[in-house]
Amino acid sequence: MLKMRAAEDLCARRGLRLTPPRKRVLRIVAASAKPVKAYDILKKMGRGAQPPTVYRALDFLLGAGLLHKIQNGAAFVACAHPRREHDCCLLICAACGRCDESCARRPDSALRRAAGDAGFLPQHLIMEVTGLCRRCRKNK
Amino acid sequence: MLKMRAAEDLCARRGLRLTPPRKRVLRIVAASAKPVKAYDILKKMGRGAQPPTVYRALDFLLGAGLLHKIQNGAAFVACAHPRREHDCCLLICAACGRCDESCARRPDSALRRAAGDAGFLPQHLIMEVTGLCRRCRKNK
DNA sequence: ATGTGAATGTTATATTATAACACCTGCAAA
DNA sequence: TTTGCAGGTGTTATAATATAACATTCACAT
Repeated sequence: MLKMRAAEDLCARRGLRLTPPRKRVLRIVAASAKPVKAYDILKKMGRGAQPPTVYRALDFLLGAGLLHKIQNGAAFVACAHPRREHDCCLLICAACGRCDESCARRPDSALRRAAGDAGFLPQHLIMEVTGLCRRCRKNK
Repeated sequence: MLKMRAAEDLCARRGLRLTPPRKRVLRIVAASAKPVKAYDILKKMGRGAQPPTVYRALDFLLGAGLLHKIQNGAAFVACAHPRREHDCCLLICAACGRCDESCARRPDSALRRAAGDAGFLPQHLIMEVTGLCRRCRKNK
């Protein structure tokens, strides 16, 4: 469970501005037992908040490494171990919708843990690496 | 590059029906150098095709293992090596949008290849495992 | 020929995300 | 001081992605 205090410290150390709307969004995500969707956050924001407010805050929090985005269903979970860089494997239960996090320096160990750890029964695996292909590195 | 012939054989062997709309969708995806979005497929379908037609065909083709869905941007690529079961790592270029496929039995080797292989410079890594958590397995 | 289930067509709508522009606020350079 | 500027926010509108619901058709076994 992410502590707001840890998030504040992390932003302060990096010169990132954890502004009021950003903090509100982080609180909402961190307080949820399950991944939260953008429009669920929007509802909980009140005060006639609009989608861009939520999406901007989410972009910031993802960039700061304070959240993870679940691609398979477009929801967000607070990162249990915020760090600048870390590969992360999310274990998403198809039945209850809860989501655990399994981190490791080497991706393969994360995936092996995913398979055997915690009694989790894997059904569908997503691995995507975004980056620059050889051609685009040359053309840079 | 996926051959239509291979897809037809595969469906025949498994008793799956590669019907005309499904075949048209597969053709469109297989013919593209880059991942294709659902509504791009829709445009290329002509004849006043509607979204459900495309999405149903995509669901079928994904289930048959003939396509991959790119979660990060919601697009689709034809699978280069259609098999019943296989973990797959997609290498998506952030610059040109092209997508290569790196398959392996053991996920970790796929990821290691992703990092070093083909001159690809990884920037963002997504790993998601969907399945049943321990609690839900017990409650099954 | 006919019932059945799978697939498709069709209309409408839900869900997720972004574009575009106005305004504000803190802060640094002139 | 004030002037400019960049980052952040508010606001309106709309784009892009996906599904619900129901009618219809088709292949095929009985």
